[in-house]
Amino acid sequence: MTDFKARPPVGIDAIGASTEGASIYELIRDDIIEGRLKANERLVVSDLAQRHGTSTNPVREALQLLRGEGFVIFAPNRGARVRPIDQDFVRDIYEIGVLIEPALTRWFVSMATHDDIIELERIQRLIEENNFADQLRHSELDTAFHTVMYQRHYNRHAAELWWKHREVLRAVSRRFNFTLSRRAQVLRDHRELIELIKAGEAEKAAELVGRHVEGSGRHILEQMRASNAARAG
Amino acid sequence: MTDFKARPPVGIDAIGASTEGASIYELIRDDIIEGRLKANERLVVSDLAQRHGTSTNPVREALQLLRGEGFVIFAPNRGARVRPIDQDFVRDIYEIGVLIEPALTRWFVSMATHDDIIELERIQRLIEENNFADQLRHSELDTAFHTVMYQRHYNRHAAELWWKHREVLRAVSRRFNFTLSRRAQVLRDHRELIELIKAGEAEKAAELVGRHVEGSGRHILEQMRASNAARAG
DNA sequence: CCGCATCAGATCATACATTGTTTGACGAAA
DNA sequence: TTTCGTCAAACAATGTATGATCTGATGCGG
Repeated sequence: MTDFKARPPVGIDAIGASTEGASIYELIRDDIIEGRLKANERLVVSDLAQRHGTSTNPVREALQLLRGEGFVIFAPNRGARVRPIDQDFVRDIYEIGVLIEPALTRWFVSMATHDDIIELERIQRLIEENNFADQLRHSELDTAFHTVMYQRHYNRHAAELWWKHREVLRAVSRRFNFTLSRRAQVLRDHRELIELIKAGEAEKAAELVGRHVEGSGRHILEQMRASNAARAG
Repeated sequence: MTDFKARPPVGIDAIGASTEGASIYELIRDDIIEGRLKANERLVVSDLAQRHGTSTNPVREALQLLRGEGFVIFAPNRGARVRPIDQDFVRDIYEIGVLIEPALTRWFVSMATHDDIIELERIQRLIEENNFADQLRHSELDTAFHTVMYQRHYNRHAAELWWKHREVLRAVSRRFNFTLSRRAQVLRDHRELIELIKAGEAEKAAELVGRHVEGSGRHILEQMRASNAARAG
């Protein structure tokens, strides 16, 4: 069986170099996305260097890279801080997804091959088998599902943007559980989506994906809100 | 009179630090966007350091930042290259604009104040006075026009994305002249847009902006094509 | 065509200089 | 006593310099 790793799918590589094991960049980035580094936390170069057993030089470069990607904020002469991945951030991201993914979908429907359908159905079967038992696995399968649809899109920029956003949302949602209603909705959406793709209904598929992404975003936001309320209360 | 500088408008600052004169980052970035550094050209760290009279460290950091922003591509152990700002790149960018700007506009229409209208009309007057005589000035005014609409949007991420793309398109289009028909269209669009905003017609305004951006993108692409054909022919 | 020496340049490690920020002690004023 | 401004020391960002290592590219002889 294919493994669904959490890495840029073929043809999607925003940076231009990934390869090697765990670069400083990836380590810091994951720490941010996963929440191990807290919002607005100061990123002191020498500390990071020591913690990861490197010199300061690679750390400084990694931070600049993260700055360019928007995960880190710099203040002149005051160094870097973790960009808060808060509700606003998540909302911003998923709203952009609502705008972009339907367009990606529309194109995919017009280009989908028989093999694509087979693949989507295969993944969907795995999703249903797993049935959210292993949430991490669900997340990977779900990502794989959408990747099949977007990875060949001619607009590389849009596809990369989608992937970047996807990674953030995935990491955030990993902290939460799917509600029962959301589970049902996800399965329904996917099944309906496959049918629409088969039927070549590009416009309807696009609309459905828009609603799907919207629902997914709202779901995560609700969870964040609930979690924050619980912490505060 | 206010000056319309080509810098992030209030509240739009993708990076987190701008300030000082011309950082290495800005110099290299402009060289790329303006085409002084050619597509796929190798960016040798030591050369750049020497050319700009710095050590290698700041250069490497600038390159990483540019990598994060997508202007530079890294190959492991082979260093950096200029990401080609070619027709595909421009198309990708403006297509995303077609998706995002209408959404930004829709919100603006629902939030526009009387002062906003005044400001838009003032800028539009300046645009018409200038009437494309000074293209650079037109570009700045046009950017200012749209900035008024987008700068207060709650989705900072989307606004930053717009600004980043805008800068690229501006730089590319600076190489070309507006065709007469495009000039007329731009003026028409702006005038109609102001009317729609006044009337609170969010949906129609959004559609118009979509067409406006689409037209602008196509216009640039046509110019690039023509220019390439001329060079090849 | 293949294998190998050679070379340019990336990447990383140190060490250090300079400069701006932060902090907390100290003392004057209210 | 409390409040506030000043100031120095600690801290850390930023830039410079230099050397070690390793990779990929190039050109040559087999």
